[in-house]
Amino acid sequence: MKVLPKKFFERDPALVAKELLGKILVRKLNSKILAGKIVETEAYYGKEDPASRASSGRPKYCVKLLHDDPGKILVYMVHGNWLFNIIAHEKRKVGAVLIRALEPLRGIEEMKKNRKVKKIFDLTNGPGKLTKALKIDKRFNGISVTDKNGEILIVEGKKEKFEIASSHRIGVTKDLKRKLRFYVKGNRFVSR
DNA sequence: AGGAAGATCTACT
DNA sequence: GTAGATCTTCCTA
Repeated sequence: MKVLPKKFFERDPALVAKELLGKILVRKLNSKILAGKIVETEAYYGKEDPASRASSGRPKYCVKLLHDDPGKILVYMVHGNWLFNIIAHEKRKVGAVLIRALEPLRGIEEMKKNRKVKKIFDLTNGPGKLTKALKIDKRFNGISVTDKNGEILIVEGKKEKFEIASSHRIGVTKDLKRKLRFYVKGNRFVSR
């Protein structure tokens, strides 16, 4: 299992979001390992992006972390759900990638317990759901996913072919014109 | 104190 | 499929 290097995240958020599809998100929980394939992401920019947490009226730690080093985790609460982001941007720019959906691979029973649902398709097919399934919350703010010994990291997935589709972002009141949501076409774990 | 926020659950047309 | 209540911080007044 190869952990993604920090360099991976030092690029344009939209590019990182796209390439994150098919990668594996690993969550170490005590001795157990929960893992899922990333099947849906969204890119967010700095204050020029009205939906970004860098725009005014957002929690200040969000603003701070968005300017921070790529590869760090940003978690923040909205509508009673924790949303899991990874900082990603070119040098001296601002941005992040939101992980919207996973396809569960390991520790599925554990995820079911955390989510209290039976259907596997309801486990991680939404940003608020996957954080519950993986027990991710505010504590992880500022921790880097490129740290091998960390509790959360991202590794290379299998080499497989899949089609990437894009659309406008979901739930955003003021979106940009660009399509910044990316997902694996035909995958059942993609939300909606 | 008030309100808004990258959502989710439930209960229906 | 859509509609509404409810969700938990954090910002601004």
